[in-house]
This record gives sequence, structure tokens and C-alpha cells, in this order.
Amino acid sequence: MKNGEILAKLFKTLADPNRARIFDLLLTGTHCNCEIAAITELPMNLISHHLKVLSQMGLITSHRKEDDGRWIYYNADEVQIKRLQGYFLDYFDPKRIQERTPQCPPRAATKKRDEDE
Amino acid sequence: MKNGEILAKLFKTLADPNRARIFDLLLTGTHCNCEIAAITELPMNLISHHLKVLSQMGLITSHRKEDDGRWIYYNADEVQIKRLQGYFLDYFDPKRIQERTPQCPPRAATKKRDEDE
DNA sequence: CATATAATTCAATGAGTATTGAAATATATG
DNA sequence: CATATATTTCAATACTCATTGAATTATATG
Repeated sequence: MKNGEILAKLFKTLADPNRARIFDLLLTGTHCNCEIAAITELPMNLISHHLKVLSQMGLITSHRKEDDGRWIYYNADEVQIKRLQGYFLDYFDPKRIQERTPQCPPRAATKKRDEDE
Repeated sequence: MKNGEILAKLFKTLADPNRARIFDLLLTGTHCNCEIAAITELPMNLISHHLKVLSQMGLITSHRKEDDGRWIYYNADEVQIKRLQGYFLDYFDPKRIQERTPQCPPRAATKKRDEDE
């Protein structure tokens, strides 16, 4: 998958406000679904859905609590976030902006006027 | 509007492939609608729609050609792009990730077991 | 003023996806 | 094994928004 495609997927992933908020929360540290539910007041099945999407994007990872497997802990994936940040900065870079004179109107159209005078 | 909300809007704006492509094109320099149409093979009214969304996000600006007002030139807004890039870096920053012990299971639940043994 | 070019606006359609409610799974405990 | 907790999965609905086609606006020119 090309960087551009990965970025498109990243934008799509973070375009949803609830999902962005959940990710924002995980950036501040590990949380389980029920904690996220308590903070955001969203239903757990909806949170579960968003966590899955974030996970498929590679933004977060998860593991069951060792001594009590009922809880699943979610946390931001630092390595992947660094990589994606790099892709974004390469794309969304003011330095990329170039000077350019539009080719419109086309030569054929302007030529006529230029010569007629 | 908070930075988080602005970013969500930015992601939404760039989440559409056609719109991202048009923005990408404008990063390479000023273009008019008809040039974008020639390059992307998209209908001009659709391009017009996407340009409007990009414009409302503040990513691009536009002005009519001085000596022939039929053409409207679109170009990336360097100042705004720099600002948005700043918001992104503040939000999507691996350094923000903190150590955290989930408060789940709650004290009341674990307390019982701790004391019973 | 009539015609042509560039671009936008508007209303309608369609596709993708967030959300909801109900049912199922995984783990722990008495 | 039965019950409780945490979480997920599934099917159905609702909503947003990209896309399409037709009509409209703005500018230029004969």
C-alpha cells in the first residue's frame, strides 16, 4: 500500500469525532472499554466498533488484563504513530507549494487575440 | 472552535480521495477548474463542490484571472496550511503517550478479593 | 444583444458508515 | 454448572455526503 493510500485511510479513520476522541483519550494512556464509556458516555458496543477501526488502522493495540481476563486494555501504538506522522508531514508540507502559471486559457484561445491586435 | 474539532474537520476534508487529489494538485501550484478537470477527468461541477469544501476548510484560496474573468485560479493557502500542521503536530504526537494504570477493575471490586485472602 | 466559455448552484439519487438494540462470547467466581 | 462482568458481534436503521444531471450565473466577444 502506497503512502498516499495509507494517509487516505488514516484521514478516514480520524474523521469521525467520536473515534478521534477515543484515540485522543488513548494517547493519554491505557484505558479499558468501560473507562472510555464512563468518560465519553457512549455505549460500549459503539466504542468497541471504533476501537476495532482504530486497531485496523494500526493506531492502537490491546491485550487482556493478565490476572483478570475480563478486561481488555487498549493503548496507543507509539511506533506506528511515529510512522504515520512522518507520512503526514511529507504530504501536508507548506514547502511543497510551487509557483505555477496556469495553462488556462490555452494557447489556441489567447493566440487569436494576441495576433489580431 | 477547539483545535481537536478543527482537526476532525481537517481529516474529514482530506478523507475523500478525489478531494485529497485535488488538494495535492494545488500544492504543486495554481490551477483553474478546467485544468483540474483535464487532469483528474472529473466533472467540473463535482470539482467545484470539492474546491468549495477545501476553501471552507481554509486550505485554498481563489481569485478570478485579472485580464479575463472567466477563469478562476485556485491555490494552496500556505499560511493556513502551516497553522493546521501545527495543530496536527500537537495532537498526533508520540510524546503525548503517557504511562497509565487503568482504574478498571474499580477499587470496590478488587478490594474484596484483596481482603478476603 | 446574442453567443460562447468557465464555473457554480440546485435538487435528486445512491453508497458508505455511524449508530442502535439484541444476542453471543470470554472470563471469573460461588 | 449457574450467575455476573466486560466486551464483542450481528442485523437493522438512520444519516451523512459524494456524485449526477439540469439549470443558472459571470465574463468575454462579435
